[in-house]
Order: sequence, then structure tokens, then C-alpha cells
Amino acid sequence: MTQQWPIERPDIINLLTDYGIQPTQQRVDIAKILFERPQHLSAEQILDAVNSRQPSVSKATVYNTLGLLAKKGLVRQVIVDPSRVFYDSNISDHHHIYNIDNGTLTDINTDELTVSGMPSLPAGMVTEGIDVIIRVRSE
Amino acid sequence: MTQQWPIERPDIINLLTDYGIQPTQQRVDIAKILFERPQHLSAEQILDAVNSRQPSVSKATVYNTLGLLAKKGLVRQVIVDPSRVFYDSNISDHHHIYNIDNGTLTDINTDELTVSGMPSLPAGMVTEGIDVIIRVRSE
DNA sequence: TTGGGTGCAAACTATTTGCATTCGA
DNA sequence: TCGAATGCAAATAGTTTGCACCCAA
Repeated sequence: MTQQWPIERPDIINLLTDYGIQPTQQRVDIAKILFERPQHLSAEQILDAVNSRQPSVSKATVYNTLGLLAKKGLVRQVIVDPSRVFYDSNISDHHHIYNIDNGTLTDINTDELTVSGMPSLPAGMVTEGIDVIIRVRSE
Repeated sequence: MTQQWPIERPDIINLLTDYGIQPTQQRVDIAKILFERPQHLSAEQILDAVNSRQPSVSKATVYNTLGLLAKKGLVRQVIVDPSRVFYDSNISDHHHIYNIDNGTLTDINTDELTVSGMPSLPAGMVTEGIDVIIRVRSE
């Protein structure tokens, strides 16, 4: 899927529908923040952004929606910091650099950095995904 | 460092001392659990294990000690689950398979699975570590 | 009308912190 | 002796949950 950013409101509605998600006002608002560009946001950042003009979405709905988007495969959870989950609007295959000083995530394409030698898994095990995280710090 | 497991109490005391950690009773008890074998334990598992006979170490001390051991480089934090941190007593370079169904971690040696194409980092950035996590589930 | 979606507040849980007490070099 | 280590409980923070209300098909 060749993507152009930002994804506009009508396209977001189609996207949600395609993924089997009923496009309610709040869900579209939340998705709109995420799909402005490929980015990594925490739940709190999304809550703040979506309510920046006037409060319109509750915390519970933000969490419920992010969980739903992740479960349906529209966004990807990035687990690099025990204190909060990041939601990545770029679902094409890629890896991450995590700056532990400022909590910033940067993408690495899989053609730049590759993983080789995937071990065979025990019977009955299915790969759900491969995360590569390069932890960096300043100085 | 060729390691033989389990690491016994007197060796743990030397190990702590070598790493600049004052080997108190509680710290040695906690380290002893971790260094029985190469393994991945959560803070709660360690708390339970260390107090299995009779309560001897508080929750705060377990957290303080694990943080200290990680900071000094005696154990490695493994961040794969937003709900809890795992502590890995194997600090030799390796990667992980994480079973999201049962929360189990399995090691992968770096000679089985390798990462190539480390991107050059911006000036002033230093690599702290590379984590590769293969997420799997049953069935 | 009726079930899914939402909001609010309370509940939860892993982790951290403040502070008084105890320990160990 | 005296600072470091410990323990307890309370505080914190991200996330989840229970439940009443609301809305669209």
C-alpha cells in the first residue's frame, strides 16, 4: 500500500470501515491525529492533541480506541519504555531507534537494517512480529 | 567470561563487590535467585522467590536492588510487555523470543540470529544496546 | 428499540518515594 | 559512629473497568 500523508478525514473513515471499525466521531478524531503523518505517539499525547481545541474525547475512549486500532492492525504498538506504550501510525515493516534520554523514536527501514537467521519455532508457535530496537543516548 | 551456573553465594558476593555493589544480606539473597541459572524473572517473581521460606526482603528493596543491579550492568532489563519488566541474569549478547500467550522469554544466540546494517547515528548519539524480540503466540 | 459507543469515576497494578529505623564498615 | 541500606506505607502514573447514558441503524 503506497501511502500519502496526511491521510484526510474521508479516507480515514474508509480506512476504519475497511478494517471493520465503526467510524464514530471520536474514533475518527483520534485516527486523524495519528494519520497526520507517520509518527509515534503515547496515549497521553494523543489525548492532549485530540482535546487541544475543546475537550471532546475522554481518556477511556482514547485507550479503548487505541486498543481497538492496534488489535485490528491499523496501528502498531511500540514497547520500548516500561512507563508507556507508543502507537505507531506507520504499519509498514520497519524497526526503531529509541533515544532513552528524550523518549524519541526514529524509524529504520528494513532495507537498511536486516535480521537474518530466524530460528525455527517449536511446533504450534506462530510469529506475530519481530521488533528491533536500537537504544541510544546523547553524548 | 565463561560462566558456570548456578553461581554460588561466595561468588555472588565477589561479583557484587567487583561491580561496586555493597553485598548486603538482602542483595545477595536477590542475586542468588537470579544467578541460579540464566533466566528471565519479573520483580514480583523475584520477590516471591526470595521470600518463599520466610519473609526477609521488602518489595521496595527488591525494586531498589534490581534497579541497582541493572544500572551496574549485572543484569539486563528486558522490555517486552508494557505491564512488567523482566530481569535477565544472562548478560552475554543475545536476543529473545517472547511468547505473548504465556509471558515466557527464550534466548536466541547472536550466532543464530544476526542484525546487519547498523545505521550510523547522528553525532553525539551513542548506542546503548540492540534488542531483537520475536513475538510469538501459540497455535 | 436496542446494542454498540462513550464518559466519568473508581479500581488496578507495577513501580517509586518519603521517612524513620537498622545495619555494617 | 555515621552514612548507607532497609522496610513500610503512602504516593504515583499508566491503564483498565463498571456502569449509566446516549445515539444511530
